[in-house]
Amino acid sequence: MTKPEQDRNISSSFAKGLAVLAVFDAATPSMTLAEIARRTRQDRATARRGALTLVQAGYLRQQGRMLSLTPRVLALAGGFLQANQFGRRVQPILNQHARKIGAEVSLATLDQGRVLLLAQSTTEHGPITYGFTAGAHIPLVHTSLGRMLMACLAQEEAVALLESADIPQHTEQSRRDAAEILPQITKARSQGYCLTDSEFEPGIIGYAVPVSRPGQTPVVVGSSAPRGRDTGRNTEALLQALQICAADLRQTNVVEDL
Amino acid sequence: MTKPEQDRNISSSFAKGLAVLAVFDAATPSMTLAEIARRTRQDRATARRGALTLVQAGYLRQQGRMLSLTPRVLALAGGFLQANQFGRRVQPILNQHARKIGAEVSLATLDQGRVLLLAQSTTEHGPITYGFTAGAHIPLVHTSLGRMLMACLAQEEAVALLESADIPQHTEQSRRDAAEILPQITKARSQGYCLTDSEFEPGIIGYAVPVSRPGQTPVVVGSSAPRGRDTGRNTEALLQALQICAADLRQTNVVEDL
DNA sequence: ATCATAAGTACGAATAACGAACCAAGTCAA
DNA sequence: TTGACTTGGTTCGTTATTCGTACTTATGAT
Repeated sequence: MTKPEQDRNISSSFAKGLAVLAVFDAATPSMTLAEIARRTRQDRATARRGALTLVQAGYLRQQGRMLSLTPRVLALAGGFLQANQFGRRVQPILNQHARKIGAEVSLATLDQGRVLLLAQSTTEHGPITYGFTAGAHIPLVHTSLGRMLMACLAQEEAVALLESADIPQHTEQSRRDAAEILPQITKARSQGYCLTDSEFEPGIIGYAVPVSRPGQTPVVVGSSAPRGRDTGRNTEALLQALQICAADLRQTNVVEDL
Repeated sequence: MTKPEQDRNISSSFAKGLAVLAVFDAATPSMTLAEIARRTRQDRATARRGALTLVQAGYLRQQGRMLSLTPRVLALAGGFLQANQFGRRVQPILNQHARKIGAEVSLATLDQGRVLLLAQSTTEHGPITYGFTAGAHIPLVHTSLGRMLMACLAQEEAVALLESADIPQHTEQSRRDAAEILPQITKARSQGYCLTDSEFEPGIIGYAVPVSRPGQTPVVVGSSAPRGRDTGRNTEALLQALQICAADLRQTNVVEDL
């Protein structure tokens, strides 16, 4: 009577359940029922039904009062990874260049205004930086990957995204003002690469170059390395290597479709 | 009127929606609505609601009449991977041993009666075998990983699983009779490793050893290599290397909890 | 002990999902 | 071409399902 009936094509209970599954991120890998309810802003009873359904479906496990993800969630991602030939085509390229560069190489895209790590080189030696893996979300405004991704958008989209993003302060050097950051994005777009210095981790310089072509959904590849005394020379070489890596990735056509 | 009266704690629409998301696997990375409905055995209208909800939530994308997964599904798995420190602790171990062995190393567990690849070494050189990645399902009865996993179960569970599994014929050498396969599983359990020869890919020998301790949820690590003329000697070395790899993985305690 | 928080149960009301029936637009074979 | 078939989309009455309040039962900390 009162309610403008919402889209009959959308299953609201399903959407709520998905929200339950999505709250399990790296920061909170296991939660209690009440915590889920709070974070999804659902009624406790509703969250409970969603969680129990996920348990029954095998995506969550319940030990005591804690709920946590099961390996089965990997199967959901597996379809995407295999369909896009990540194992066969993307990963080798990332590894190859990571080895040449001597640092980890990451492939990332935008996902609901956050940086989503699509793949990451796995070097046997070399510094293991942060324990990021495919599927991880990383900061948007203070990483070279994030800024380069925003630079892949049209200027007005980038502005909107930047303004809606919150700007934490990871380090002393983290720029806090959007007005300071926006020029960096514009610069990145015009010069075709992005550098950040110590804004996410002190002493670490981030490098990123675009992979996607203009108009496509943004995909970038990047790396990071501690600032050394011959940083100037290295920067050139590193960016060039990343550009080649990006070109190789473009050739695989796996980034064509998002 | 009648008695639907199923568990009030389970949200059936949510479960149906999850089923829609789960049908997207490596074999069928993009499907039409009708196809989804057929494979999930849901009414077309029901499947449509589920799919559209997934589109709105950003997990599916619709191009023309085809629906396919978006990278966002990676975010679901990302929580699991980060929580268990796969990037930091598991992957380096797999890579290190893969390099030593000279072949890919895979970590796998059981998921609803199928073999689920948890992680896989990414070698820069060396043979890139099948394009398997984390989250992929691989055959159960004709791979060393699968048989070793079944060997990790109690005998009666293994028997039940084997009997419920279908037995395709990948190669000429694929054993087709459960009565033939069961002894192989028993043998694997008693000797602590499993070998398969050309039952999945002709000329390829599969090796697997357990990682999980008895009673835990089964986790195994394995590798594969083409049969050469010095296979006999290599088998020894390879199994030993895998055992060490398994021991290293046990020490990380990441497989404790599945 | 008390207080606070979490989890489980129950149930009537409200509604959201179901699926049949139908239409329009492709698609393919004859 | 025609005609049979498939697919996607829409509508709509029925009813099963979900919602959320309220109550009760753990668990745990002070």
